[in-house]
Amino acid sequence: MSNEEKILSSNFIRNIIADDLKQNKNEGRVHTRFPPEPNGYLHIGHAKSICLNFGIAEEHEGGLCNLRFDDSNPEKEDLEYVEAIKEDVRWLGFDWQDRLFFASDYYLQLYDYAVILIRAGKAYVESLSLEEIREYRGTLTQPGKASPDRDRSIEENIDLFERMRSGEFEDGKYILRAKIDMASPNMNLRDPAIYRIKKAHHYRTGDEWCIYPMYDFTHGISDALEGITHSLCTLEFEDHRPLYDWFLEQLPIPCHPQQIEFSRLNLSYTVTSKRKLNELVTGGYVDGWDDPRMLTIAGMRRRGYTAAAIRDFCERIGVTKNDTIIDMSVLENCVREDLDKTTRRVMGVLKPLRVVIENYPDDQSEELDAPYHPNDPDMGSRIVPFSKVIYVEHDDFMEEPPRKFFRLGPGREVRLRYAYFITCNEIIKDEHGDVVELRCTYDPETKGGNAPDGRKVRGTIHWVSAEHALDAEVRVYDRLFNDPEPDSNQHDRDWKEFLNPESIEILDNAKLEPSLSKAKAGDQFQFERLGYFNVESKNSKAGKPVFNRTIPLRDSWSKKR
RNA sequence: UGGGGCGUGGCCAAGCGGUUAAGGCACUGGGUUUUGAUCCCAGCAUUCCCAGGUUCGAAUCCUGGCGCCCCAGCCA
Repeated sequence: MSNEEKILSSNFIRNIIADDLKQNKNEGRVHTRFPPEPNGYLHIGHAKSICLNFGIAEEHEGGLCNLRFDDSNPEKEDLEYVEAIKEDVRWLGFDWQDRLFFASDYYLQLYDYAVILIRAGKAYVESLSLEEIREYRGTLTQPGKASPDRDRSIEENIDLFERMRSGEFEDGKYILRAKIDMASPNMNLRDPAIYRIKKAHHYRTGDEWCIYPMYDFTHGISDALEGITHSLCTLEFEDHRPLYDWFLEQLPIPCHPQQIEFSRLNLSYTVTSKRKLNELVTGGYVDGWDDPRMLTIAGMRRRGYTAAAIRDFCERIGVTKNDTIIDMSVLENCVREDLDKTTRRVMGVLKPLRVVIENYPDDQSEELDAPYHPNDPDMGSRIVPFSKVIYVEHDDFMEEPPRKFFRLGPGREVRLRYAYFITCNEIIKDEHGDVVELRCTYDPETKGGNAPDGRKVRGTIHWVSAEHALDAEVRVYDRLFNDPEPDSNQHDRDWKEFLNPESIEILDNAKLEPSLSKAKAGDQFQFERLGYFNVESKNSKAGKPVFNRTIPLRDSWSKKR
């Protein structure tokens, strides 16, 4: 049989598509699209949409998924975002092949469709001001009233619309509105704007246009032009579906995709909104869109989260219309699960404590062979040098250890991983009373980590030979927010007040085993007993690499205390 | 007393009139272990927002409540 055919959990969208296929709807085609606006970087919520849209296409024979940039607002969009988004989608493992589209490529067609609407008496040029339009629109409980321009003649509408396009009017002077129903209980149907004047430079069409179509008008038509069968979007567009359908019903387009809405992703202890992430970036709260603490795709990549882990996560959380907050531990579990099986184990000491092994010969050192993965011999092994002076983790020593502490303490014996048993004999402190060095003895009979007399030790700790150590900087990250729901409307404080001031800790004096000197940017490792780390792509220098802690190991000890 | 949605364990989620109400995360206990990791095994909803009703039988159908989310951009 073929390799692991993954059993996919059913969800309401998969069920709808399965039914459609059963009825041979759309001639059996399945064609989706991922339609980002290039106004920021993609985040974990977009990953859900990407996995859904591209995933559904992949699940069906002949299924296709387009990448389409929904760029109808020149003031917010930029080529930088287009490039970043393409990279992110590719990195996640998806391929749009030759189907890269831009709504801005449809501007002329969109304009022609607007003219068709006007000629059919279904759209008119509005001269009311923004404020007046708001007034005329009514409220949630009161119907709106007709604008005086609602009955403008078709000829006049055509003339005005052409002049809007030619640049005759200033921004805001006119808009083109669909003529639907000012009394509709659905606000979106109260004659929504479909074109506005914006004398702005567009990152793709330049100054060719000074009027730009609105989302509702653009999106459905773009879907239809591309032959999309299922147009998946988030719940806030549910109220827009009647409008989506209305445009396609009015226009001579022989394709009417089905819009299906699902709930957007919320994760505890973070924010998943492009607007808020943008605010963190521009406000200098983080180090750019790819800050490893950000749940942007670029940030997660830099942090060391893998595409496979993110895809797995998106499958595990499911797709529904429920308003939910996924526990961050689900994502973290996916990351650990993937890294556990793919990553080499090495030793590194984050907060070094010097240990002198008094009975070890002064000028001796030996090379110990240590496997890269205890459960996967195929990963091979590397040489780890051992010598008289080593570093151990400061946290692995306690002067007055509690009863269940298995590590180093006065008079205690522990195993140095893959090396020897050592016993702590003496503690050396500085003038502040801080422990700065340990004097230990080793048992030469325990080489490799086993005592011939059958004696057991409870603790095994990691270490690095001082003279062979590679100096490194390690960046340890924690959650970006202290509150599980920083942007909850239950709070009366601004969401940024919940930023965790300790979300990054820079350890400038880490000591790593020498095999790591060959590590390249992006390489990932497990530092035994600590967690998973990768070589930071931006700040590493030759001879002084920077490592990001992707995620710590699960730690039932710290939980117990 | 506008409209549109949603409500299954701590967090997700399958379930589509007959199942002991899947599964994952979290948590708890036990086993293996030279990472207090991984792995393994076990436990974790007499009940599906509430109340009525239909039915031999309801998380699934009906009625009525309650709670939460979204909508009054010339943003998407």
